[in-house]
Amino acid sequence: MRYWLMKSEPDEFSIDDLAAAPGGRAPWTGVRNYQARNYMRDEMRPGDGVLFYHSSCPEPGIAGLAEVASAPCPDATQFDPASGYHDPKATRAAPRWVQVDVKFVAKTPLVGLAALRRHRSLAKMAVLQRGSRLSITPVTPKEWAHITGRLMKDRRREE
DNA sequence: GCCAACGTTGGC
DNA sequence: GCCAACGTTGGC
Repeated sequence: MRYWLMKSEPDEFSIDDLAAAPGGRAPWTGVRNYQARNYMRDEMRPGDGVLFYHSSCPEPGIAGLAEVASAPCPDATQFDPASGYHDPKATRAAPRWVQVDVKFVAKTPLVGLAALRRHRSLAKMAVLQRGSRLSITPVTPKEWAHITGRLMKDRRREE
């Protein structure tokens, strides 16, 4: 079992949207970066843990927990000319992009970027590296434990 | 294969 | 809106 951080713009799809989806479950579509795609295609397994990260918003940070809930399959939006994610070079015979289902686990107190950066044990987190823009990044078991354990409990105590 | 131009991401 | 960083494209 592995752990991941997955970014989403909350205006487009937030942790609340995932919670409200049927069965708390939704396809993670729109990934258009090969490295991020390869993580989904080659390394994700159902049951993997997901830190749900809100990006490009007033309070960027981890807003909840989810889990990978399916094997990868072709991202349906690549074939849809009406979709903003349409890829004219993708065909059903030779799809380029994949999606996995993601399932809601919990909404958490927001752990903002500044809070993440304050913790030395998270200094090597992929998402915090200079210039990192990948929408899907691996999280180590230690980072996961630190964030979901102590860090989120600290946040709760503050509130 | 090189690399300049352009596009995108995402925090601030 | 700015800008750093990185990815993609396409001419050569």
